[in-house]
Amino acid sequence: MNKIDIKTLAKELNVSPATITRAFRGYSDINPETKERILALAKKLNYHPNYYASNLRETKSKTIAVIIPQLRDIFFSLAIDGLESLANQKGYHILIYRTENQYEKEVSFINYLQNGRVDGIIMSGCAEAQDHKYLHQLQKRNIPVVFFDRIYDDVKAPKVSTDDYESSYKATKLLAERGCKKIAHLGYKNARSIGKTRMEGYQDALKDFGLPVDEQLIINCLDDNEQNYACISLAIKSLKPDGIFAAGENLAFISYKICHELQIKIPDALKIISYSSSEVADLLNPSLTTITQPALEIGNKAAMLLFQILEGESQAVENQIILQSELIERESTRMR
Amino acid sequence: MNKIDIKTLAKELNVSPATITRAFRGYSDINPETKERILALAKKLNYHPNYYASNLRETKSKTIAVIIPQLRDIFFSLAIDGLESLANQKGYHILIYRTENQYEKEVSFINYLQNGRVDGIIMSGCAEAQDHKYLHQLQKRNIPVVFFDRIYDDVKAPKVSTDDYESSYKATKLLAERGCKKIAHLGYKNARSIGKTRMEGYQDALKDFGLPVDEQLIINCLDDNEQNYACISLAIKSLKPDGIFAAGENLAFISYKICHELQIKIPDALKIISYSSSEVADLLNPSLTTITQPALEIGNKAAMLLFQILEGESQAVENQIILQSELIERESTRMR
DNA sequence: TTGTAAGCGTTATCAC
DNA sequence: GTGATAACGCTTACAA
Repeated sequence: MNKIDIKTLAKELNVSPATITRAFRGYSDINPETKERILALAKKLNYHPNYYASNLRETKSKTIAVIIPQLRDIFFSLAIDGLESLANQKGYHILIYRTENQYEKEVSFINYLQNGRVDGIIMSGCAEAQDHKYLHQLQKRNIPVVFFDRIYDDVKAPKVSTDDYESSYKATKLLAERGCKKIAHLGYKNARSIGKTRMEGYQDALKDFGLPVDEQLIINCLDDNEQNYACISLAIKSLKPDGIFAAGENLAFISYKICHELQIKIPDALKIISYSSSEVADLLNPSLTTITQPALEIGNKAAMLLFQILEGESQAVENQIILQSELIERESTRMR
Repeated sequence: MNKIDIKTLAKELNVSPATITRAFRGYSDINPETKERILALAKKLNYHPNYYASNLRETKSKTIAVIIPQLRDIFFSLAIDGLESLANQKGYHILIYRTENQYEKEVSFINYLQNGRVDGIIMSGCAEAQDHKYLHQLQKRNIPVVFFDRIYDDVKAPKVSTDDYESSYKATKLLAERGCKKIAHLGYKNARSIGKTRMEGYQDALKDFGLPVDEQLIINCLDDNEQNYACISLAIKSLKPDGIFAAGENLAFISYKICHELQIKIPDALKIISYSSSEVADLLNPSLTTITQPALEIGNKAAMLLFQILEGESQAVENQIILQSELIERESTRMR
């Protein structure tokens, strides 16, 4: 019940606090028997070295922060799963921060983390278009940052991303090859870096296949399912696209629902392809053609890069890892 | 670049460290002008009070640990989203620990957390059948624990769960009412509390509808999709159930896939109902009848209970919140 | 192999 | 309103 600290434990055993430390940290300059005695009593009394006191001395926290827009997005869940498993192996702990795509939250998290609470940060940004000086402050403090997926081009840091331009190009190309003439793009509004790149791949493919780039067909979506439903529904009704390229699986799921309600046949009347990390793509009616990012691996590699820096291989700062996404064609883009 | 601490800042401004503290903690016994000077220079020099030093003094970390089996399970992602939003409001930070349903990991996380690193713990257990004395140790240290969803009945702590028995009963009843005579149950093997309760609701409903309880029809699943695929597939082929009640959406998704491959028509030849938190249930082919748990709210309530304790309303320890799940009937259980 | 003692950077208590 | 000072509980030189 009463808190027991290193000194009382030391007194109890007639050794010095330093020796207790030696036992707990696995140092070699200690008599094995002493060590055993110490650990035995510690276990019995349920003594554990105080985390905050240790860290204050060591100035290493073995903790990293992960900043992401949303957890409920399966892509991010998977990325964190991948990242956590490596972190856990390495003895690191993970703090989670959710920005909900709000720039102010991102800034405030980063500012907070200047207090030395974490050894490093892994993040997926939500504010490409904004000023990033709050991040430069961090770097001055020697707190390394690694980006994944939603990266900031103007910040010098290791980054893990996927071949967004190429995949988007391929996705749009596939729709064109399957006969679509009026291909809509459902993207996310906030000018995030990946939003831009996905858009470019889409537009370039349109041009290469002699299809006009119609601004109307580019639908800016938000994080609100209801609102997205309304605006995608409106777009489908009024513009009658025969192909949809969605930048996120939720947008595809919503499109499915709308088609079902409007009795628009997929893929006959409308073909759909979407970025997706979810295993259910295969189970939808019809099964959904996807571009699937290696989410687990992205998280894993991001953690790897961060640990490289933390372990002193500082050239890693220059690292840019670009992983391949996979285009998996299913029924939603089949020709009849 | 060079680290700046409270003393150097104090020297710079010709005040004492104590006054700096007063400025940063918003204490009233400080001249507003002095405060302004301090905060201004602090901002300029990018000074932030060291987190570990503060905590060592205060013995409050404003941090909670969340221990869950998996992050990629949408139910847990949602629960954490719900929990994080309240935590964030209250100024708390969240450490995530993933057990992957391994008892040893759960024990080791809990033991680790005895070091005073967090003010409290919110967890969903993975080892109902095992010994829980490691948790009692925690409680001696006055680190409160709140359970959600996968609760341990033998541990005295606040708990948030859903009406698992009733929902399972209702689910099984629905299948019986829709004419199923041979209802299989896909459940999770590790005898978790909710696993047991779901099972009981299933068995009691069978009895009440005059259907035999056949052990063979109770399929024990694991966390491995591949293996589950194999054993569910085998069960469907050999036992030919006409109804399936799945304890988790993954198991339902897998069943869909198997039916598709075996050309078994849902719901004509086989009706399916499943626990699910995913929004895609509605988009499957056919749409999936679900029992949907209020995941966000579960997380939110769990956090609420923990904060009540941390804020001194200790009677909260007795709290047991049971939330209602919703049965949403869709096409996968329709009669033809 | 072990002990002593000086910090780590804060904050609380008490003076002034 | 402000400053000196003693903790908080640990780790690490250095000495023995």
